[in-house]
Amino acid sequence: MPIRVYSTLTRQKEEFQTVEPGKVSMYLCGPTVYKPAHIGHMVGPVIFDTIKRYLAYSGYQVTWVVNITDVDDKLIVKANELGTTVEALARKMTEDYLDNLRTLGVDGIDHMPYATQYIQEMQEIIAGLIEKGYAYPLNGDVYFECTKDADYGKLSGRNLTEMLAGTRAETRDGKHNPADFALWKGSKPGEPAWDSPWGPGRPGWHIECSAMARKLLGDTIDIHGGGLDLMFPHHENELAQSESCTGKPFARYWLHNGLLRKSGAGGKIGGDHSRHGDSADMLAEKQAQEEQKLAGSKGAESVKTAVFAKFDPETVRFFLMATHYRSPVDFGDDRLAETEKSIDGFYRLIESFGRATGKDFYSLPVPATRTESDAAFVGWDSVPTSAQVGTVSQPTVWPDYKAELAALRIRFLDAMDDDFNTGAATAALFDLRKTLNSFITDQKLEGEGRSNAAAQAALLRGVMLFKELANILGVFRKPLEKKSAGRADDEFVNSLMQLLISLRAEARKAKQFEIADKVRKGLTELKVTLEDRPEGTIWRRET
RNA sequence: GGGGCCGUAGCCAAGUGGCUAAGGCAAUGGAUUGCAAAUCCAUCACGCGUGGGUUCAACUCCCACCGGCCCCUCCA
Repeated sequence: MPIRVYSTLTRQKEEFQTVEPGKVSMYLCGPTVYKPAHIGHMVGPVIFDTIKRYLAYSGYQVTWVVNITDVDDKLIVKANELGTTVEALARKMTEDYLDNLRTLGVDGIDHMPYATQYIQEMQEIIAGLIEKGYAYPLNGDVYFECTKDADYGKLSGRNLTEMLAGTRAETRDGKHNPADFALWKGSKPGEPAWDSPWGPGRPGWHIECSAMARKLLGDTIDIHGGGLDLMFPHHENELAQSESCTGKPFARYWLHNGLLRKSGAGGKIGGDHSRHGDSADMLAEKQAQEEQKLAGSKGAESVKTAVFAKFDPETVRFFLMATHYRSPVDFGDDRLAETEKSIDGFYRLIESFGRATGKDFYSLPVPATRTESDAAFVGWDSVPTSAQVGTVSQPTVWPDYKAELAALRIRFLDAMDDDFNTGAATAALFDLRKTLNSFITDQKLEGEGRSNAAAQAALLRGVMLFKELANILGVFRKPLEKKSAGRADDEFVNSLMQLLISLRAEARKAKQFEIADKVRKGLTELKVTLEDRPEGTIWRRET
């Protein structure tokens, strides 16, 4: 099954074909680093990290670029306010951003270019656009002339003449028409500035992406991504600049992720809420919100304090994977808490697997590509591969179990092939969990079945498949910190627990259930759960 | 006003022009357990916002309406 992706440009799913066979170039618009990252900033990177993982798994060599905007009006304002330099502020906020990405397991970014390091390349594009008649200098600024670009508006579905008809042509600033946007902005005294043929200044918002994408990935990139809010004007303008400059398609596929909304609060995270057609009231309100935002008391909290302080990053990532990337998503503590509950069983499975085989799930190897994975399946007692499902005769030992594994694997991969449908893919993961649990139970792998080496091997293979698929989504890569069976940060606590458990075991042996239950109830109040298993009692802390 | 999206069980959420409308949370019954926990099995939308239309057939396509959301403003 070929990979299909939904492109904003055509508003439909298309078969994925890259410029260069076997290679994928991917560009994601990164943050303007003027304040600590909030959870909304993490969505794009997590999604595109997963996309990269899947493309790499599918055999592509992927190059992924995420830019850092380190020069911008907001940055200048904020730096002034804090009495620091734009450079220092940008560096600090970039570190915060990267730190959060690491926490969420986003590790596939190949290049993180800073806008200020590509001034030269931006100026080359601007000069080229002026030369070709797509742009004009004006009082130290340079503007892109939208009307010169025949298909301007094609990405966001806008019609330029209608747009212009809708606005009163207030070209008070001398722009040829209101839709024209700045490629280069002349600087005022005290602002960061670079020399240019049009006088000292700094780049406009959109030009950096055109320049960096071109420099690092070429004239035509395969995938261009970003939040839905960037579709217009940012991506529309990027596209217009780049294609006018090179005469080639800028990106083959435009992928836009849905925005996060604050659960129950209405409105997206980190946004303003003013409407169009501002009345005086609304302007006042808008201004008030701006002030609150600057004071740091309004808008989204940083991801660290708002999210990671309460929830494990693994939970956050799974939550993001459980819905479709193009849909808007309500985000809040209640939702995360539910995700926590729903993935609990996976950690039980992982622990159960450890008891059954004595192996550590987290250090199991995973195949790097689908081809390798196919080979692994062929090598293991003839579980059918994707091409063989339904046609190959099943082995005599646990045919149902093995057939289920193979079918679930295909279900997962088919879902990913279909525009990276991680929501449907996670459903396959849940079913896989059930299959594995059943196998452990049926084969009594935590009890007498432990001596059954063949069954153990079969379980191992199934769990490896689980790990392989989870790894594509970037989930279950490490244990939940607050909630692991039979472990505590403190050796002292461990010893106490063992003491309690052995005392209780004696009571149970003597049928003194009142005492035994008293111990368990007391522990429950301390958020500790005991599980009496045939092989012994285990304990777990609840969050 | 212009551009676009969404409305699937108590909640979250995939999906499809025609087979039993994924999965999770919650709930109920059962197996198991000294009792629990965990796990497994079963049940849980005759219907996919409302009303029309197209079609042999629509929840899936079209239209209208209701409700919610996003963008049009250097927000990921």
